[in-house]
Amino acid sequence: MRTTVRKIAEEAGVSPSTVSRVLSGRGAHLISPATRERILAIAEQLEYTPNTAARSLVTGRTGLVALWMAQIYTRFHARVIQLVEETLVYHGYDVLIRHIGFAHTQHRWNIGSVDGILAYECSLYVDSIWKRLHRRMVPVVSMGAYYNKNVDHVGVDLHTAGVQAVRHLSDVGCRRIAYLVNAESNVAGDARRDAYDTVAQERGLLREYIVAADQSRSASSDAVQQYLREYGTPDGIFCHNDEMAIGAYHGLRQLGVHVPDEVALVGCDGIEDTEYLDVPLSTICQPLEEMCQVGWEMLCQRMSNPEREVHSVILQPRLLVRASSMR
Amino acid sequence: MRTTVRKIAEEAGVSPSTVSRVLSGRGAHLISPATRERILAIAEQLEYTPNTAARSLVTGRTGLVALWMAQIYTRFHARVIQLVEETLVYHGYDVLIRHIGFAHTQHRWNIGSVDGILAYECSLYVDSIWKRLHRRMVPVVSMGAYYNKNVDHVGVDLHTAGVQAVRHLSDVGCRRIAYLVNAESNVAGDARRDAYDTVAQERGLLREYIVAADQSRSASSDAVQQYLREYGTPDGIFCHNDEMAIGAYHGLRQLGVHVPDEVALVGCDGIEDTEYLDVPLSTICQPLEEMCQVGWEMLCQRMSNPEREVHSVILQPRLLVRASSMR
DNA sequence: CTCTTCTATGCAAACGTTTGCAAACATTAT
DNA sequence: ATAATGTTTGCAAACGTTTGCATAGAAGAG
Repeated sequence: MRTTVRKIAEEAGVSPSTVSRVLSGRGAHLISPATRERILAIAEQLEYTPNTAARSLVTGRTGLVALWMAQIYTRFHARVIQLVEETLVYHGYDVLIRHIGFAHTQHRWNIGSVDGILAYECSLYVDSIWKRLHRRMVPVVSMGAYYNKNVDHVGVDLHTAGVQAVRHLSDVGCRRIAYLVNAESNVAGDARRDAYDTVAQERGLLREYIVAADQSRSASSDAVQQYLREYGTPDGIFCHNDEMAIGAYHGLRQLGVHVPDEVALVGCDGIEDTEYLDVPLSTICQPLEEMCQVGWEMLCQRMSNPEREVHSVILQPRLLVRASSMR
Repeated sequence: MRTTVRKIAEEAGVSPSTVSRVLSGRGAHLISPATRERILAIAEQLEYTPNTAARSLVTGRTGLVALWMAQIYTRFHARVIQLVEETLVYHGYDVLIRHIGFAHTQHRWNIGSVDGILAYECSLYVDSIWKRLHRRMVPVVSMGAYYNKNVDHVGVDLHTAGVQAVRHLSDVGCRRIAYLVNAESNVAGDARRDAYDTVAQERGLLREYIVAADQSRSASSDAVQQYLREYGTPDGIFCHNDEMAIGAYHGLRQLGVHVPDEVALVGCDGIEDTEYLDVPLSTICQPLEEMCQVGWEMLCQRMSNPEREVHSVILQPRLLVRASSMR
């Protein structure tokens, strides 16, 4: 039987109210120092821990924030989780993690009893999702891609960065630049594909898509190898993300194709792994810390003021040129 | 204002009890089909979601399981999180994630209101920790390393696997085998170090430790390079984990040392990355899926029977020999 | 010495759900 | 028709906390 407020009250010879005021912190200043100390001492000794269910029931808040993630797979995702966890725990919240997958796995999208949701790279553009969130008045901030003008959002301008990246490939002399993408996420409006298309048109290049089955390294490696055998060798590849870039690099090596002399490579995300290949990969670095920080602040705002108008913040990533695209 | 049981009861012309029995599922069989259907329809229409705080208050259970992790850093950790999440959600639980760090960051070790804890690679051997858990009667299963005979545990026999790995290095002709480890986790009883020591003695090899500042690739790379310059080149390195092995590989490349001809390399964990280096790394594959599965089952047992005697399950990993240790 | 003001504490209701027990009703057996 | 049995529902208490309002006592003002 766990220690309760009532128990402590009896022990200290005061009422539960007084104990609650001290222990919840909300009315501690109203209580005389002597009583407060006594209560704190007893609580400590009896190893009191508040019953959060009871507390939530009356306050209406749970102290829980959900972190929704479309995928939990790469080192990049681990970093997102770690950063979010750090931020939220620092501010007194617990983090409930949910791997919700993509738009077709909607059975996973049920909202629990949380004070707010940080949705990282989730398909909130799907009407049935955000409308339900909206009806329930659940504070939610969408992070990363998949912008929806009805939901608070902090993202990264991957279009601009993508344009820079593809132009960069062109600038170092590439004339056949392919875009490596996975079959699944080839949704309309993907910023990186748009960037690729834009520059391809701007520089009068033919568009070549290398489509991998999924975002894994092996699928990317396979796709690249098959593509080269079938269509010959492009001289540059812009990759949807770093995982796929590493896969591409691997595939090229398998074929004995030199990076960057024969094929220049640029990835996206800025994960640490790209630095530890024999030929370090150029990439677009995402400002993750900043994104978490801003995401949290927006969620706070929304939680304290549900009627607030919808905001959107777009951060600037930066192109990091390494050996894989230097000539 | 969210829909409550009372509201539905009024709407359906029945008592809250009846609604509760239908909606909680616990007494649905007692209710007449007609009433049940009517209640379900109304609940659906009014988008009822139970108030978990109220429910927890009376049932005493929260539907929450905490996942404690010492680190959230690598792709390996992402995989652990993903597997645990999948298992728990499948069984109707939500996952609360907590990055608790190592033994010295005890301020993070406060137990929330959860039904149980899965502690992955956490220093539960520290008395103050597990004793508190024990007093609070919180069901907890320790996963991975750091075995404590007072706590349920599912682990991997890294000693046996480590012995196999180091013997393997010896078998392919290595006479100077070093152990690459990080300074922090050099705790007494580390299975891999013990394995290394065992085989070193068995085969009459000198023990050589390469100590990196931490588990990062860069620290490992640096440590290896400095060690080689100072003490010459061993012909085999057994690495604490794959991250460090990748760092070591990188460091050797920097020095122009060939893997595996000059130095053979074996890591530990079985992360996907090891497959995608120019020289794929030998490693010890951990049976993660199985560990999650077993961990969950043990936690279930403990949750339903707190008095149960302490169990420990040790799974067998397997040594995967790749190019980095083939001669 | 009385009246006011302030400080410290207690009372009791409320939060939304579950559940043991009792009661109402329907059904069947005698 | 009555009793016995089985099915379906309602009543009311309980879970542990918080908080608006009231009150008792202390301190200060007149």
